[in-house]
Amino acid sequence: MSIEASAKRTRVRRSPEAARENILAAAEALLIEKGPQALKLADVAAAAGVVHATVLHHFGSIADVHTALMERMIRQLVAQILEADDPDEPAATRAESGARMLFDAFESRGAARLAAWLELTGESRRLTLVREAVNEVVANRLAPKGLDPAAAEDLVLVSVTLAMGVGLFGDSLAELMGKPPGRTRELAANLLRGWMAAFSAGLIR
Amino acid sequence: MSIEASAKRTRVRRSPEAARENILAAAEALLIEKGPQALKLADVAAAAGVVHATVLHHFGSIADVHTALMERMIRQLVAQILEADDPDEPAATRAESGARMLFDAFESRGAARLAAWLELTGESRRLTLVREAVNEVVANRLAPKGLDPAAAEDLVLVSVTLAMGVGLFGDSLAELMGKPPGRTRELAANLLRGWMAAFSAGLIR
DNA sequence: GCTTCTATTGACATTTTTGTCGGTAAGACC
DNA sequence: GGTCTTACCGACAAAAATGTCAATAGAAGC
Repeated sequence: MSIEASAKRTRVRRSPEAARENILAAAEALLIEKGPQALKLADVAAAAGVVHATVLHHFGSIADVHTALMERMIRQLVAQILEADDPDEPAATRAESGARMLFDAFESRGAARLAAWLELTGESRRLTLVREAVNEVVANRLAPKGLDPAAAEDLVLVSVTLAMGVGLFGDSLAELMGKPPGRTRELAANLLRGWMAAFSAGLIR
Repeated sequence: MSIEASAKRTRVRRSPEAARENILAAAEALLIEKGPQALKLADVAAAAGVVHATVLHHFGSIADVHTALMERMIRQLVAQILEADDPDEPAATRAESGARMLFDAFESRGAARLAAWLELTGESRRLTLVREAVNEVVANRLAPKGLDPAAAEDLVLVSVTLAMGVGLFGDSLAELMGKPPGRTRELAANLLRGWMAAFSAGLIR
């Protein structure tokens, strides 16, 4: 019943890359605000200011939007970690800041929820980008500290797994147990510190 | 085109409790085999040998089936942990077996995937059962070992979070990184051990 | 201005999934 | 055997979600 019911929308014609970027940025905002289950074709399109057929034209399917977004977020995270790395900083502080970024990305930025979604829908197998992302962090950030590459990969594997667990279930679990928000993250950080301390002290392995 | 196309099915009339149990057991098998996204009304009903309207009659909605199943699995896990607890066993072994059950439940039994599903769909808030489940484990299993209740709750919180992370992402992440399956779980167990060792040695906290 | 290319659109088709409703039959109780 | 309760069924309704397709309109090149 709107007066403008039959008004045609004025088109914006973007380059393919700009169009994809526009859509992915909108999808990321949607992910952070409402979670991955809100990444429906119609919703993503509306947030990006286009029609859902346009999204399909650029990505082929909604699943491809999901994986493209996940890859984009992985690249952002890796870039952020490498960029923020200050060789002058003491090793302990550098480890702390790396862990903080990891937790932030998976917790507040929604990466853990998107990853869980991909895992549940079986789309995670296509994320071959993960391997090179890990290699990049290991080679540029952990190996220079004199860490054995294999041990560094293990450290990344547990850290990421833990950070995803915290990002996904941390606050809900804490709330269900009557603990303050952020408590799980606190304990998880402590867990990693304790492990590294025990490792250095030769208590394990 | 089937010859028996219009054959009426012979009804089995169960008690309400038996009917619910039948449906939940079928749903659990489905969960383990295909994951939570396969827990659709029609699929659960088919697996249980009833019509989907029957499922709705007993649970009201498909979301209620999900939470009922999650609660059932939580109860099973708690019962299993308390039951298998042997006071004669050395403390270290008891901790190991508790951790093993936790990892098994969340990994192979599908609890982590269901929990993630509930988390993503916003249904996890209704799992008030969690609190009493934790209390039960703390009171009957951890406190008797002379552990401070608050510390015991913290231990449960991190352990469960970590186990969920492993159960959900462990194998996929390991595979994406070219590690053998089970590697993530191995590292996670080591992480917990190291933490406790560091704690005992006074290296942290 | 004219042509070409294709990003974008609107309308339609289809599938999947959840939920409603009136009627039917199994089994308990008398 | 008769009655009553309600677990169960079949058919239908409706919404949500993905995807197809022909037509349109920016923008660049000539």
